[in-house]
Amino acid sequence: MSIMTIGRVAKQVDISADTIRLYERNGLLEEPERTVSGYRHYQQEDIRRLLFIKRAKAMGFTLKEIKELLAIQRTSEHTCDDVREQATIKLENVKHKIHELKRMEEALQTLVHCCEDHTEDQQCPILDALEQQDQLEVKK
Amino acid sequence: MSIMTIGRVAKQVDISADTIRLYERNGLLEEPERTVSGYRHYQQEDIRRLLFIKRAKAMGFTLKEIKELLAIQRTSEHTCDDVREQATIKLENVKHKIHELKRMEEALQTLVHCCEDHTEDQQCPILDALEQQDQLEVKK
DNA sequence: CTTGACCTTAGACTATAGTCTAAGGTTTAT
DNA sequence: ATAAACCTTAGACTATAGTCTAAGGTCAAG
Repeated sequence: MSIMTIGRVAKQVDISADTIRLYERNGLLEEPERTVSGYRHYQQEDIRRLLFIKRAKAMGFTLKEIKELLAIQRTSEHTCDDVREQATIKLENVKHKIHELKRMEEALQTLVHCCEDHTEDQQCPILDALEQQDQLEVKK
Repeated sequence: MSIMTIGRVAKQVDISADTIRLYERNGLLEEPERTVSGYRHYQQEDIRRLLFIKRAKAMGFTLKEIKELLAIQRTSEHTCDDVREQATIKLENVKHKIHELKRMEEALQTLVHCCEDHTEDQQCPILDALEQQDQLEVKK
């Protein structure tokens, strides 16, 4: 046969065949072509999509959000203005996440350092390390 | 009364009372003191913890991971080496997320720009914008 | 002193994102 | 040609993270 069956794709991207079918049902992946016997037959494009989904999930996006991110490229139904608008919204979202993560990064770095030059009863509190930012967050 | 009841805390941090009780059951929040009648009675520390949980969730951490992050500060049971080790592990995790998000940011920025100076049949593909990195990701 | 807004618990219910099973058809290798 | 390793569907099952309901107790205001 030597076509890209679901099992081979699953192995290649390290996502179970069940999950790949789920993504198809949920509209994250287009329905692939089928062989005469009904086997799904994938293209290189599908591999890329699956890797994208995997990474986006690790970044904390829901399947629904990932579907929206992937939809931005389907420009046949969208005007360029739509695409720019959607991309801008998602971009703000991503920038906010980066900002929050950088605060977390700083807090953790503080923890690592505070433990390096520790004094007897220092508490290394992650909450304290983040408190300044919490206040800003609440105000906004 | 004028104590910090669950409802007041819920309103202040915009997390439902049910969810706050859930976090307590799951060990993300310590069991608060109770009034004689059994009402939960919160401290400022709990507010900070809840805001931390909320932000960490938005960053894509699971409750289990957040519990681990919060546990880093409970230094009474951990040596300074434990804390530094845990913080370092989480720090790597956070750095990786930031890295991935920056790639997503670039891809979205590319989409916004590609639409600004669009030519007739340009596809603005988010997958293409990320492909270079995808390749690197696959290799590693 | 009662009405409404709050609190308590336990347990049922929901959505999301899978994962597993059953019953059957296909492909590959020996 | 038959066993192992795939594939198909439908539907059941799981974990996570809530959300809702019921039945009852408490608190503050008029």
